[in-house]
This record gives sequence, structure tokens and C-alpha cells, in this order.
Amino acid sequence: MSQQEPMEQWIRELAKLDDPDSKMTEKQFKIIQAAVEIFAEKGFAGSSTSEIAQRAGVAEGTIFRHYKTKKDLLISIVAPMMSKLIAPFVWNDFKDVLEKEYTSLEEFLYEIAVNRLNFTRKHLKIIKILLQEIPFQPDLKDAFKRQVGMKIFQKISEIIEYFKSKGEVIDMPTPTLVRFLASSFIGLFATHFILLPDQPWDEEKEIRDTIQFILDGLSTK
Amino acid sequence: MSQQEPMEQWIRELAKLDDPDSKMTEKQFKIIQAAVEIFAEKGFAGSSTSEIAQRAGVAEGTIFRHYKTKKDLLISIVAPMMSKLIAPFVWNDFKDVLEKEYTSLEEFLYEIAVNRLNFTRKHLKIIKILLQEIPFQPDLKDAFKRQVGMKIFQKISEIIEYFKSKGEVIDMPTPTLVRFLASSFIGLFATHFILLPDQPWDEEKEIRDTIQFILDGLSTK
Amino acid sequence: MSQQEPMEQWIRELAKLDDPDSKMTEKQFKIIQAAVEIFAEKGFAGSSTSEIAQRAGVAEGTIFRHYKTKKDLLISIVAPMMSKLIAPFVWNDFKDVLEKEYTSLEEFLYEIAVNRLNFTRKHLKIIKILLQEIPFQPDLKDAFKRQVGMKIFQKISEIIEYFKSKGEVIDMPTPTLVRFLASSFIGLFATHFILLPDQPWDEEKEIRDTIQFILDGLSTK
Amino acid sequence: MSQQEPMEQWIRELAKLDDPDSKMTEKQFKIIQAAVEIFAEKGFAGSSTSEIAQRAGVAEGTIFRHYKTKKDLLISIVAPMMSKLIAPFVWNDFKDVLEKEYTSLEEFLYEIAVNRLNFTRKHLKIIKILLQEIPFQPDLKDAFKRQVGMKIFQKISEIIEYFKSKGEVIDMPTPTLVRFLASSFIGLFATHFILLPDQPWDEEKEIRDTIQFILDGLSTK
DNA sequence: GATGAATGAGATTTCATTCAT
DNA sequence: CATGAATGAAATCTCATTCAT
Repeated sequence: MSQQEPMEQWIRELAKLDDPDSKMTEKQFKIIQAAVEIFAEKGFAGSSTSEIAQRAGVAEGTIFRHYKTKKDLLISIVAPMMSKLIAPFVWNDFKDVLEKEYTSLEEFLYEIAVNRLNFTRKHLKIIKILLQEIPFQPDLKDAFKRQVGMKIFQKISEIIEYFKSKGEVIDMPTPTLVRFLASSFIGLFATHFILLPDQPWDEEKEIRDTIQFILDGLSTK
Repeated sequence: MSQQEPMEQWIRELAKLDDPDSKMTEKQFKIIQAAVEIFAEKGFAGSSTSEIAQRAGVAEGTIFRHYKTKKDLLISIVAPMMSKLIAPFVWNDFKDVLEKEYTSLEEFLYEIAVNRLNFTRKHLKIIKILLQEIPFQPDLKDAFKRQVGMKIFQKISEIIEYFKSKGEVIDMPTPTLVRFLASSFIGLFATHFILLPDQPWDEEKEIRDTIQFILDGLSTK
Repeated sequence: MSQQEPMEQWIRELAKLDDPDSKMTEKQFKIIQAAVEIFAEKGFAGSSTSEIAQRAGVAEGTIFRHYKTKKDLLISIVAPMMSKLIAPFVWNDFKDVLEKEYTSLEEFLYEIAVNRLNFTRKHLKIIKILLQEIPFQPDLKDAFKRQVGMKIFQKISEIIEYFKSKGEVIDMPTPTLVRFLASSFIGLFATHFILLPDQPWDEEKEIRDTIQFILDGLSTK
Repeated sequence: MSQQEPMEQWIRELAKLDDPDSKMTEKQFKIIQAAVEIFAEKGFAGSSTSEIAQRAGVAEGTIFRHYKTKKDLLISIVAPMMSKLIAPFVWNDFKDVLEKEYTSLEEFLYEIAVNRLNFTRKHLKIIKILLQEIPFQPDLKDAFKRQVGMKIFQKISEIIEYFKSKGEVIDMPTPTLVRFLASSFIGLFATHFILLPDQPWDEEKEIRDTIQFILDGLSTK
């Protein structure tokens, strides 16, 4: 499973997020790995710590050495994912990027799409867990809105405002336009990772088509 | 809660779906009502039958007189929703509709959108429960794919093929075009019912904008 | 099921044992019939009144119209069996019988064996229930000891004492001799009704052999 | 209760039957001990795990840590009894024994009877539980027939065939003769352990009388 | 750090029994 | 008489968490 490798690396880094000096023991790693599998499969509330311990090859008590509660275990898995989710949106000042580094909006969207697609592929299970649990964990919901939702909304808004100011985007409320853009990409991701995960697809073509659809729908004339 | 009224009626009809002669007792009605509330709030696995019984003002044993298991209760709530979800998609022969009854694709999409929007508003909680549980209940997932996913996909495909044959739609694979259309509408619904349920919105304008976005993105020229 | 017929008749007579004028309703009859089936199959404690009601085609409440408790139902089934079990042992003054009516002990034992064999065949399920429940129901155990155990013991003792007095039976304690006699017959019944119920057998020969075994074992010389 | 001592030892060995390295914790031992008491007293279906836990001085959950279900607990108690029940019947090649080691059939039967009598005395409760539950647990019934019933039947048949070949046993079908022999012994055991457990008895004399009865009943001449 | 036996609160489910209709 | 919805106590079983080793 070559696609597991990056997740392994990711999991091993989780411990350092709280305490940069800490090292994750092998058992701890197995626990997280098992928890991710089982949470993704059965949901947080539907999973039992004993099953996690079993799949991790670890005694039940060992889980609670590392994570005070079952919910702690969940949080330690999904929380770090939030900041990573929006990484490319906070790296750069988009205005600079748009004016200097990329020749076109199309190319810019393509780069971001490919980047997030690869990220999602690597961390699919954890992202699923995060999304599944958000409706039931108010603290997760708040954190997600603040750290992910609003940040991405702002960045996309910036882009759209930029092109609006150049007269290249139709005259609709920006939030509506953000919705079109986000829906189209999320629809692409959901289709290929969740609805039809086993169906082969020409990734590049689907991305390019999606961008064309968005640009045609958004552009003036 | 005025929006509850249609749901009450809906719940009362649930019993008749299995056995048209059956009458739902008042207690049974209270049980479903309470279960819908609590499942929507905490998820199926996170809800306890004792809490449902309490909120319904009923002895715990009463639940199991009517529903053999907790899962039975869930199924009896969400299963009937599936056939209702796709109702307008199976009512008509779309080709006829498109050629005779509606003056334009735009008007047709508008009608469907309004219809499903009102339906969703009425049954929001049950739809939420259904979508939340699909990943964890293989039988629900299968039923949903067969009864909802494929049916809707086929109907939208028909429409798109029709307009393709008239040269009005760009040359992309039909499934891709279906995805664009569905994503845009689902994005609209998700935004207003789930992401920002408290934010006021101009419903008609948002629908019209969404349709315009879709049509611009799909149309040739 | 021709062998069911006598049981049907038996069940219908149960009601009259308490109150000779009472008539058993059809429902009541069905209840007893179902209870006998299910008690025999799963034991008293392992049977549920709801299953009995279901098999009887009767509402749950109906059972409790006729029998105050589940245990009442059990008692009303097995109690009348006790007096019937020992019927032939109390009909006659055995001494008379032995001296006048029968030519030999052998013939006498044969008559009794055939009689009880036919009775057991007819009422097998109820007898099973009775024997199964005796260890757990002190009142049944007491009644059985008094009404069945001791009566039969006394009658068999009489016979043995009679033949002892004629010097035809070996000199062992009478209770021991009773045990030999009873064990041999009970072993015959248990083998053919419980251990190997499906195996065909030459009933008359088995009885005759058993009697010969007993007589050889008991007789002097 | 001096007669408990051997049972204690027996119970402690139960755990090792599945896994020779396993050690039974003190709590686990108390659970089995309590379960044997209560199952024997009230029957399996009539006993509750909460009462067992209470009598064992253990939390109810502890039972289910060691035995997945209540039935598991039953099986772990009675299953090992089966192989032990027939122990002396499989130790030796009976033909050898009869020809060389024992001077007579009488002595041989006496040895076996004493051995099994002592065994039954030690394990009376568990044997009672086993026999009570056999009619209701098909898997127990099958196991008992295969592991106990048939094995003992074959061994006794061997003995009888041997003496038949020497012309010392009357000409009846062997299964019938086995029945006489078994009935007589079982009657002896049942009388003293179950029917009249409190009545004192001259054990040796009763055994010798029983054997004499059998031999007289079986022998030619 | 790791273990796994033990806990006890609570979850789901069963069931004998009651009672209004 | 009969029904069957309703009950609530109790039964079986689960599970996150603790703690002695």
C-alpha cells in the first residue's frame, strides 16, 4: 500500500505537534493507526477502545496511558488535520501569486486542485473521520469553522474579488461565487474519493474540465 | 415550530408504508418524533434508547414493542425517506416535459429546485440522519445507491443527453456534466441548511443565480 | 398425527379437573396446546408467554385471563398428570388381583407395562415437562413424592412382599428390590421414548425380555 | 463441606483444558463456583448472571470478561465433564482386563461401580447441570451422545459380547442387555444421589446386591 | 511504560403482567 | 371474553476507565 506510507509519516509527526521533543513510541503509533482504521469504518461512537487495542496489538490500558480519554484520542487524530487542510491557502499572498507567478487563473486553480487532491488521497481516512464527527462535536465544529471554513472562504473571496475588479467575473455576490467554486471542487473530490472510489478516472482531464466549467460559469460574457 | 407540522404528518404516515391498514398509536408517534430529534442531534450510535424513551414520555420497553431493535427504529425512520427523495424525478417522462410543458431548461430546473428545497426544509432532520448513517450501515448504503443515486443520475443524464443532442451543451462526458449540475445544487442546499442555517437568504435569487451558473458552465458558446 | 388425538382429549379434560362444570374455550385449549409444545421444547424458564400466545394464535393478555401467572399455567398442565400417572396402581387391591385374576406375576407385570407404555406415549410431552421441572419447583417435587413416588413404591412393595412370603423372591431388602424392578422398566421407557425415539422396536418382545430379566434377577433359585 | 474439596481442584483445572498455560484468577474461580451452585439450584435458564456475580463477590462485568456469554459459562462448566465421565471406560482394553487382571466379572463391575460412584459424588452438581441442560441445548446433546453415550455403549457391549461368546450370558440382543446393565446402575446412582440423598445406605452392600441382580438376570442357567 | 483483570455505570433487550378498550 | 398497547423491573451484555503488578 504505497499510499499508506505518507499517512504513516503523518501519524508519526502527530506527537510532535504538542511537544516538539516528544517521540512517538511504536505502540502509540500502532494505536493511532488502528484508531484511524476503526473510526473511519464504524464512526467514533460506534468504535470501542477494546477493538482499537486489539487491532493495535496492545493492551487496553495502554491506550489510556497515552490518551486520557477516548475523545482525546479522536482529537489528537483530527485536530492537526485542520491546519494542514488549509496549508496552501495560507502559504502565499494570493494577490502576488495571481499577478506575478501564474500566467492565468486557470493554471492557479489547477495547481491548487492537484495539491489538495494529493493531500486528500493521502489522508482520506482522517478527513472522513473529521467530517463525520464535526456535526456531533461542538468543539470540533467551532475549530473547523474558524480554522478551516473561514480561512478558505476568505482566500477564495480574495481571488474572486481580484478578478471581479478586473471585470472578468460576473456580477453576483461574492459568497455565492465562492459557493460555486467550492461546490464544484468538493463535488469532484467527493465523487472520486467517496461515491465511486473504485472507478478509474483520468484525473487531469476531470480537473481541467471542472475548472473550465467553473470559469465558463463565472466569467463575464 | 411551524416547520415541524409537515414532518408530523410525514411521521404519522410512516406506519402505513409497511401495512396500509395499520394505525400508529400516539406513543409510537412520540417515539419516532423523539428518535428523530435525538438521532439528528447525537447520531445513531451516540443516542441511547433510554434517552429516546424519556424524551418521548414512554417506558423503554414500549420502544421495543414497536421496533424489534434500535436499528429497526432507525431504518423505519430513514428508509421511507429514500423513495420520497426522488419522487419528482420519477413522476414524469422528462423528455415529454422538456419538449412540451416547459418553455425552457431554466424554468424546468427552477421548478425542480424549488420543489426539492421545500421538501428538504420539511424533512431536514431525517435527511441529515440518513446521510450521516449511510457510511456506517452497508444496507442503507446499498439501498441509497440503488434507489436514489442511480435513479437521479439517470434522470439528469437524460436531460443532459437531450440538450446535447440539440447541440446546446458542451462536449464533455455526461457523467461529468451530471456532477457539475448536482454539485451546484447540493452546494446550494448544504450551504443554506447545514453550513449557515441561521443566515437569511433570498431564496429565489440564489436559485436563479445557481441555475445561471450551471447553464453558463454547461452551454456551448 | 394420530397419536396427538388422545392428548387433545386429555387437554380438553384438564379444565374439568378443577371445576367439573367448566368448559374449556377453544382459545384456552390452544393455549395449553401451545404451552405444552413450547415448555417441552425449551423448558419452563426458557419459554416466554409471548411465544406461547403467538403459537396459540391468541393475544398475550388472553393467557392471563385464564391463568393468573405463567407458573399457574405450568401447574394446570402438569398437576393433573400426577394422579393419572399412578392410575393403574390404585385401581385394585393388588393382593386380590395377584391371587385371583392373573395367572402369574409375569402376566400381571406385562399388563401394567403395556398400560403405562401406552399412557406414556400419549402424554409424553407433559411427562417430560413434569420431570424436567420437578427439580426446580419444590411444590411439584413434594406433590410428586407424595402422590406418585410413595404410592407406586408402596404398591410395588406389596407385590414383592407377597411373593417374598411365598418364598419366590430372593432375600434382599424390599426397597432394593423395588429399585431393581422400577429401574428396569424406567430404563425401557427412557430408552425408547427419550434416548432413541426414532429407532423402531419390537415393543412386545422388549417388554417380555425386560420382565424375564427382572424375574430371573429377583427369583430364588 | 469436605466433598467440595475435590470439586475445587476440578474447577481450578477447568481453565487449563482450553489453554494449558492459562491460570485461572481467583475471581474466575469464584465465578465458576457460584455458577455451579446456582445453575444446579435453579437451572440454567432460571439463573441470572447478576445473582452469580453477587454470590461470587464479583462485578457483573467480570463474568463477561472471562465468558463471552452466559451460555459460554455453562459450556465451560459442563463440557469438560463429558470426557471425565467416561474416563475408566477408555483407560483399558476391557478384553485384556477381563481375561487377566480380574478374577471375575463381578469383581470387575464392582471396581467400576465404586470408581464411578466416587466420581459422581465429587461432581454431583455439575453432572446434574449437564443432565438437566442436555434436553435444551442441541450442541450439548450431540456432544453427549457422541462422547459419552456411544463410547459407554460400545464398552459395555464388548463386555457382554465377551461373556456371550463364553456362553455365560443369555441369548438376547446385546443392546437390550446393555440396557439392563446400565439401567440397574443408573437406578442405583439416581436413588442415592437424587431421589433419597439424605438417606443413609450401606454402599458396598447396595452395589453388591445390584451386581448380583444383574448377573442373575443376565446369566444362562 | 505496559499490562490486563476488574469495575460499575449504562446500553439494549426481554418479559410477565396489567388494563383500558 | 378477548385484545394488544403499555409497563417497568430485570436480564444480558458492553465499554471507557482504573489500578495493582
